Amino acid sequence: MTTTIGIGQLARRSGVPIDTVRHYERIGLLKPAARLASGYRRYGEAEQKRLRFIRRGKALGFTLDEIQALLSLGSSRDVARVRGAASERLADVERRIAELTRVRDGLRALIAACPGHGRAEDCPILNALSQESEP
Amino acid sequence: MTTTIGIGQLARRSGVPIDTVRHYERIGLLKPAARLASGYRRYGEAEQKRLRFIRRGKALGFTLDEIQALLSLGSSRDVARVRGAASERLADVERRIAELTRVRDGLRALIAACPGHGRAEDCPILNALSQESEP
DNA sequence: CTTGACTCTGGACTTAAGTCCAGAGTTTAG
DNA sequence: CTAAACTCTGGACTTAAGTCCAGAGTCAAG
Repeated sequence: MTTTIGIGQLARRSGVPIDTVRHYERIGLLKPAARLASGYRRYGEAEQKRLRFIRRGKALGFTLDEIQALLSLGSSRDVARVRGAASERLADVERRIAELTRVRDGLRALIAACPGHGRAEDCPILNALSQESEP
Repeated sequence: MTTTIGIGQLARRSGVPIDTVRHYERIGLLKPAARLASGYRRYGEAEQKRLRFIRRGKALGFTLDEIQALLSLGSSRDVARVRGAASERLADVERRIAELTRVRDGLRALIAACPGHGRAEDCPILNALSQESEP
């Protein structure tokens, strides 16, 4: 049988605060945990993975709803739907990368053009801030 | 003299809801607007630009606090500080792009490997969801 | 057994960023 | 002038994602 751990250890191992683990259970992002006779929650490998998955997703800017959607794919029987959902996610990510790349290029150009000293009127960054072009 | 417009027109032109414009004023992201004798707010070119800047920033995932920081650079006298702040922003953006690029590549690989039909056990997307590697 | 660490619950509180509202006054097109 | 459209204020409400708390019970080391 697999070892199970308490909520404190789960929290430490997965990098998610205890309160947040309970919160995720409350909102249904995690299944109700198994309990000891005392009422203490017990967790196995599966929920550790799930929690780490959630943490990674959040770090990437997905909302909990989006993460839940991703996770629920795992229980889908319909492989085509899974693939479609993954494609939508991909399109999202690509759009965000494109936007950020534009910003990055803009910032790079400004920084490169700014002498880093002298009069404010000569600073291209300040000038750009006061009149940007449309996105 | 420049034409000035009311809050409704400002909202339409800058793509920000009226209530949100007032909200921005309440929280200090916009300066208190000029007023007519009636109390109606009046806006000029400058605040239209500012609002559009804010909208763009939000679209890129910056918080209002970050946007305010960016905007306040415009009133900074210290060109070196402006340059430094812009560099920090750039580093941020680059980090986010790198993260998203990893996700994109992962998703692409999964989608490419998924046949889009057949048994769930053969779907690499579902398999990846149940056991991801660490970020 | 005792002590310190851990866990339980339900609910209140927080932050960010709005969004909505009522009731009153203002502007403008016809 | 009248009606429709616009704007004002202050405050209440919303959503997302936690975060904190009190008071009570439980577990583990010595």
